[in-house]
Formats: sequence, C-alpha cells, structure tokens
Amino acid sequence: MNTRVSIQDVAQLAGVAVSTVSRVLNGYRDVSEETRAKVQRAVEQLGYRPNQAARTFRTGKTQSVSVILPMIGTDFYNRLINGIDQVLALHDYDAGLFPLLSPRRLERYRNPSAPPYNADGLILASLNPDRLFEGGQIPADLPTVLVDIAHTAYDSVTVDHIEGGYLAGKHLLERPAPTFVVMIEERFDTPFASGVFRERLKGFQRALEEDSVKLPKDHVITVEFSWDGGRLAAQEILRRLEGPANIFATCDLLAQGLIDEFAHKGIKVGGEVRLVGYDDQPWAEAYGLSTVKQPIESMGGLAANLLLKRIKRPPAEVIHRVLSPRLVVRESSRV
Amino acid sequence: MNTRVSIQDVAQLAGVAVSTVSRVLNGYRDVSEETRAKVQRAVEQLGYRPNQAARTFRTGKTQSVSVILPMIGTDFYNRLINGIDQVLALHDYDAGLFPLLSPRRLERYRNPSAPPYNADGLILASLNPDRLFEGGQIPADLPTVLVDIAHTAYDSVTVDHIEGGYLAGKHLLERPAPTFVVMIEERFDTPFASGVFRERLKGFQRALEEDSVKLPKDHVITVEFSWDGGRLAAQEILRRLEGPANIFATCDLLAQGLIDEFAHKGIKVGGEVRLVGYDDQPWAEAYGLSTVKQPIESMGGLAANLLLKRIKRPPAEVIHRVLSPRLVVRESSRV
DNA sequence: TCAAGGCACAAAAACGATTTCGGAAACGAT
DNA sequence: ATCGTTTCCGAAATCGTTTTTGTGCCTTGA
Repeated sequence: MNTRVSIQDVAQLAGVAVSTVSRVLNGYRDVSEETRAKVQRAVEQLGYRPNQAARTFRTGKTQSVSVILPMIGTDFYNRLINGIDQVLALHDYDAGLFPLLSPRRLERYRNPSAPPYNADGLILASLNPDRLFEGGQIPADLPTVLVDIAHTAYDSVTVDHIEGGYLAGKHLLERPAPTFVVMIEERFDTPFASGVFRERLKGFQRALEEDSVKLPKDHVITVEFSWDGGRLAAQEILRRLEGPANIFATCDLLAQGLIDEFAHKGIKVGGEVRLVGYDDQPWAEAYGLSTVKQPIESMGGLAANLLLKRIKRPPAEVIHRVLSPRLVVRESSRV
Repeated sequence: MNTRVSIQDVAQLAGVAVSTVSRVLNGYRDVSEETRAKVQRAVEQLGYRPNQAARTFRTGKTQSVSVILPMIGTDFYNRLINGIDQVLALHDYDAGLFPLLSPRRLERYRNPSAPPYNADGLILASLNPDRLFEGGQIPADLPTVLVDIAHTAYDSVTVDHIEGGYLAGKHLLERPAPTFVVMIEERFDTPFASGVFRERLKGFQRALEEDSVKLPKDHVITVEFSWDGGRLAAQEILRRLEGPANIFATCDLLAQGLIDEFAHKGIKVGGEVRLVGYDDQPWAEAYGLSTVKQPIESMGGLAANLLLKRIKRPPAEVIHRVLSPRLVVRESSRV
C-alpha cells in the first residue's frame, strides 16, 4: 500500500514530464510560472519527497562529509567538531560524525564501502590512515583531509607541538629551578597514538638547550594518561626534592592531578612550584593553570575549508597547514 | 582517466555476466568455486569496490541509522551514544551522529531530504519531533525511535523522572529538616526543552505528600542551568535559614555549584546540610554527592534494539519503554 | 531413451532521479 | 511571409547495482 511516491507520480498528476518536475525541484529557470505552480501543487498534494539515494546515485554527490574520530566527549573533539561544523554549515554541507567507539567499529570502518566513506569527503581526526586501514587504503577518489595528525599523502591541518613545548620551556626558564617534564606513556599499537607528547617534550628540550640548561633523563617522568598519573608524578617529584621546581605537564589532565596532589601535601602550585600544562581545558582558568592553548576550532575550520576546496576543484598538490599554539600564563607559573 | 571501475568492468575481465559478479559479491551460493575465484581475482586486480550509492538506491537499505541529538560532549550523551552504538555494532549496523550544533543545522535538518534521514532508521535524542520539524513531519516511512523524551506517535525509551524525584524525596525524608528544591528554568521555545525538571520536582513532592510533609512554594528555587545557578541557590538558602536542611538539586551541575558555595562559606555538605543531586556525573563520586542515577546506556541500547526491530518487521503498535532510575547514596546525604 | 529436476550462469528489467538532446511554439526582425 | 532566436517542455539515455526470469546442460530415475 505504502509504495513510495516517485517523481513519476508527480509528473503524472501534474500532467508534465518527469524532466520538468526535476527542473522545478532543482530550481532551474526555464520553466514557466504556470507549470512550476502546477508541479508544486502536485508535489504537495502527494507529499512527495525526492529519493535521496537515487539522487546521490545519479549525481554522485551527497552534500555531506564524514568525520571519523577516535572518540567524542572530550573538550578537544568538541571544539574541533564545532570548528568543522561551522564552516561546513556555511557552505551548505552536512557533517556526519563517526566515532570509533569500539574495536568492532574500527573493524567495520576498515571496509571501504562502510557508511563513512559514502560522502563527498572525509575528515580524519587524530587518526593515522595507515594504521586505521592496516593493509588497505582510504578510497583513492574520496577527498580526504587529516586533522591533528600529518601524513605525506594527505592534506593535513595540525598544531605545532614542538613549538608548544618550546613556549612552555622558554616561559619556565624565566625563573631557574630544577625542571621536570611529566610525559604520557603512549601505546603505539593502536590507530590512536599520535606521538604528540614526544614532540612537546622535544620542543621543551630545545628551549632549554638554547639556554644551555640540561634536562636530566630522570627528570622526565612517564605516567599513564589519567588524573592519577598526575598525582603519581607529583609524589615522585616530591620524593626527589624539596624547594622550588619548574614542571611541564604534557597535558592538562596530568597537570590537574599534580595540582591536586600538591594541594593535598599543602603545597600551592604557583609559588615555589611552577607548573605549565597543555590543552587549556575548560577548567584550567578556574584552576589558575598556565597552559599551552591550541587553536582547535581554527584547526577544524581550516580542515573543512581545505576539504571543500578539494571537493570542488580537481586535485592539486598535497597541502599541509601547521598552526601555532599560544601560551596562556596564569597563576600556576607566574614569576 | 579515473573513471571509476564498475561491476561491468569486473564482469568483463572475469568473462562472466554482471549478475554473476553480484552474486559472488553478496555471497550467494549458486556459483561454482571456479567462477567465484575468477571473479574475486578480477575484483582484486581492478581494485573494484561497489558503488554504495547505487547499492542503496537499488536495495533501499543503508545498514546505518542516524542519531540526531542536541549536542555532544556531555556525559549524558556520551553514555547514550555508547549504549546505542554497542547494540548497533552488534547487529552490523553503523551509526551516524548529527548533533544540532547551530541554529543553521537545525534549519537544515528540517529538510526531510537532509542526510540524517537518508538512513534505515532514526533515533531522536531529547528532541521533540513536533518542535524540531515545526510544521512538518518526520518522513513517515522512516522507522524512528525517541529517546529521553516521549511522544504518542513514536516509539520511545525514557527514564522515569517522577520516580527519580520520588526516590530523592523519600531518602531526604529520613531525617526531617527544612527542605528545598533547586529547579532549572527551562525555555520552552526551543526544540531542546524537555520538562524533565518539573517531573523530578513532581516526584519529589509526591514523596513528601505521602508523609504529609509540606514543601512551601518559596522553597522551590529556580535558577539557570549552570554552576553559577547552583551557587546562587546556595546563597539564597543560606539567606533563608541556618541549621539543618535537606536539598534536592534537580541536576548534578547545580549540586556542584551548591557544594562549592557551601564549602566557600565553611559548610561541609553531608552533615547538617544534606544534598541529593540528579544524573550521577563522573565527578559525583569524588565529590561524595548522593544522586539519582539514570540507566543511560541501557536507554540507548534499548532504543537501538527497538529501532532495529522496527526496521526489520512490518510496523506494529507504538511502544513506550520507561526505565527506572536508581538512588546512589553517598556522603552528601547520609544520615 | 526420455522426462524431470537441479545447477550454474546469462540476459534483461528495474530502482528514481538527472541530464542531454531536440522539437514545437512563440516571438521579433527583416 | 520568412527566417532566426528564445522559451518551454517532452523523450530518452544514463548512472551501477540487485533481482527476476530464462536457458542450456548435466544428472537422475523409471
């Protein structure tokens, strides 16, 4: 009974050809006002809505792009998605989000016919295509932009983590003191590992080297990516010394753990102990945490723009955009 | 040059008919091992991958469902999405997320041909379809399940907020004291308003009534949905009385504001002042906050199951599932 | 030996739109 | 009146699959 109403039915009811209906629907102008009205009346009367699948099939366009990302819910991805979405909306594109919520999903998205690839373009956030696809490849004809990660074969937009670490280093150097870096232990057997923490460390070291300050190997403390990791790091540092210290936490979550643990021991971060985090999480301001802030929305917006460009124009050469982070100085590190 | 390789090309190279290729691809069994191998070789050689749009066009199936939701990034939606995603993955379906990140998006999604409706089913989270579509309608032939909101015309899965409020009420009643409810001021001109806070209040009142306890009108304090709202409420309560109090905050964010403000005034919640929140946010445990916990993952999972059922079977009658929340008692309200 | 049935595959129709091509009618200029 | 030009619209091709129908050959059993 409920056989979907097609463009044929509309044409028939309106007493015109299907091609005419199509022209009306797509707003072409070589249709007289009269027929246009007739068609529109028929459309409404039948409650016709075009079969999107057929349309996509014929035109090869969906007016949408997919975003594959490791997860959702973190401040980072929220901001990234917002940046992407705003630009896309501006250009009348829609965005479908495909978070890799489970290993099973990951497996499914290795299939090059999976829904995410059924769009005009693809944004891959923080995901290395080689690791995501193991043996395979991203469909070659699918315009793709990487974000938060670089790859020689694809357009990318990233933030310079070396520069971020460098900024933190230079800033902490303003007041000499024993210096520590709290690192993340990354597992490199997942598609999620990015190596950005190492880059932040590298930039930090570079800053110190420029001033001929040495960072002893055992002042780099490696912990897990968690609040508890930060707390453990703080305990470790307290075990090693008393008195002033400069600490660079390679992410804010760690910094939070550090602050809380220091507070627990009666030490207020911001005096003797200076601390700089990384990310500028929403709570960082309330915590008075100095931190390296990344232009995440811009990153998303740029990626979207790049992608749209790639979708519209024939291929060009691979483009890499590297954005600069910014140091936000708050009480936790003021000299 | 890069004209996509189609099933025709595969057929030609393999020296078989397209229908045979199709059968191989879809795993039908009336194909000899020999031809199957021939076809597979041709597929690999050409790097053929089926045109998903054409497939969808022909079969009318996408093996994916869309989830439209007001936003992403909150704990609630994270958990909901996880619940949905797990069930879908289990049944070989994919989920596309479409958050209403901007008014512009909202506008776009009013178009019944927008990408979200281009799926086998639709889950609408916390969104009233009538308000979402204003004049219009969700495409009638698109299986749809509502979650976190009920509607006579659609399947739905919700949690009983009245019961949640009731649980909070009964619990706080264990120790008599002046009782306050901190409410959210909801704006009902958006598609997001749900009225759940009023239901929580209603349940709370019911609990009190059963014990013949009166809740004075001016003990219901209405504030904005924010941490600051909670702080203001705390100030208001302190202005009204000193000594013991029972407080029901209709969401955890408010409760957090209350706790922080009380702490700021040197009052530790959990003694004289007892407090119950709502939501069981991730930080609630660390805060020792008693709260009403909703089975959010289950809600998502159930919704997904309902939707899959609706996709597979011919329509049945509308189904409403109402889940029960659970009271989690922690230090903030222990007697 | 022959009819019946099954197997493996081919041929062709169908899905619902867009797009190309071309023709009739209307119009203006000569 | 004739000859372009527009303007408007219809016919038909087309996109890449799946699905239905058909067919030749091989087996089986009487």
